[in-house]
Amino acid sequence: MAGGRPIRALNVAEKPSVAKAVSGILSKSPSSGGLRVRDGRSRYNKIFEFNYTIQNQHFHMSFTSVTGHLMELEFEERYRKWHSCDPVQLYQAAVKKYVPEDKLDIKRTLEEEARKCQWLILWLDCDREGENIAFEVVEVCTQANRNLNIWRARFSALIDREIHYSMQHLVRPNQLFADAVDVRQEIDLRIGASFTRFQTMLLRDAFNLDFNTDDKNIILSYGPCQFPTLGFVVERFWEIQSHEPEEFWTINCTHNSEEGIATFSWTRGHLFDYTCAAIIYEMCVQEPTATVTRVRQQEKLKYPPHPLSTIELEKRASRYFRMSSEHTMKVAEDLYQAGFISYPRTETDSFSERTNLHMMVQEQQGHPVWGSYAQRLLDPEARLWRNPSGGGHDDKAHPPIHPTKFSAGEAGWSQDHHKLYELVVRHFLACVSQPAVGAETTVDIDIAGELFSASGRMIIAKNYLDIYRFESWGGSMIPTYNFGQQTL
DNA sequence: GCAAGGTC
Repeated sequence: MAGGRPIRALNVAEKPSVAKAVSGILSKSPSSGGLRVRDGRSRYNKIFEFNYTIQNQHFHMSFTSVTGHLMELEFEERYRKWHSCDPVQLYQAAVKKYVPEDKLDIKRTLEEEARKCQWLILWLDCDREGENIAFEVVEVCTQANRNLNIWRARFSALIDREIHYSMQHLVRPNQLFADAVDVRQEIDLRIGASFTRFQTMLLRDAFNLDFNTDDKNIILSYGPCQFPTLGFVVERFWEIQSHEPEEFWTINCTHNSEEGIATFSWTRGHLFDYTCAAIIYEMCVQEPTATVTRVRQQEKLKYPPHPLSTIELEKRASRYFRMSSEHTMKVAEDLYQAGFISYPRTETDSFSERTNLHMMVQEQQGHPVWGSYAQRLLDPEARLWRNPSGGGHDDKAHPPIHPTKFSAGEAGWSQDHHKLYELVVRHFLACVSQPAVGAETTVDIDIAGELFSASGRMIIAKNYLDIYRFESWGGSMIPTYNFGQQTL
């Protein structure tokens, strides 16, 4: 039995939608007294209220949010003007963190609520930026109430099981992750501001350029993102510029038999010297008997992809659906916030040992299209299951992107929501499947001392390719050949 | 007039 006077706790999420989703999940039980909503100082950041019990202790929960970072880093006033100092001074100039004008209403809400509470529970995203925002929230709240007991909830998916688990297993926030972001911010600011001022002014004078167009000054900005990007653009430009087309020659031969046509390619590839190629070609025509010198048969495996990280999701959505990375992440964010997939921003591409992969597959068994494949995966007789191989990356914050809730499609989904959810599910099912098996035959022949070869492939077992319709394994058949066989 | 990260 739970007892004692309820503790008042202030919960803070990184964005309004997460505050709403988590409150909704935590207030589902009858003992919550229902979910109440009231306004805070900020129009967008509502405050949700409900009762909850953590390890026999009653809580009165208030749940609100910020909208990303609360604070910004800026130079002190006297360094703000471009000509106020030599740009090099910006590496020593004092900087300060402050809450900008448009975030003051959120700050006031936090202060007012913090005064009424004994606990502060931080529900910021579980990545470095989230940890840093957590400490911004801590700073504002402890200014208003020195006695707060401060906790961190760790979660990767907005699903009931995980949210209740994180509430029952609160940890302390990690100062080191937050410090790493402080350093990043300071470096970006100092280098960005100093180099932008320096090179804009230098190049304007050096090339005597008119930097005024449409009443706007052109800025040659410098930062750690656009500068490598400029490098890629220049590198590609140079590559295209330096390409010189060159003629080349190659010899191919085909063999028609009752079983079909086989095309043999020259093992020399191609030659840039016309005379050489012509002489060899003449030799082959003069003495056209082909002798089979080797027939090699081997089993080949084609492995399913690693578990899905953000970059891979973006690359594959682009390749398979022609979706831009930006749009992919927007759609993925929607699916995540509605609880259908796990947190979509992760570098992790291997599942932890503790993950219950079978349960995730079970969820998909009822799907009209891929449900039967999920059933086959779980049937030991089918021997389709394989523990997923990892790609060796782990951001220590989130699992690979995977489905967290079954759906056969929702009313509010666009075509792209359907496509992306399908990609995440099919990719996940592919990861826990056996590789495809093929039989490959390579035939080498000799004509007048020149070597040619042809190969064909037959797929013996499609395995993961049955579910991962985005990939195929081109197989072409070639006729049967035997060692020593000769033909014209 | 400058960066980059969060989010709306």
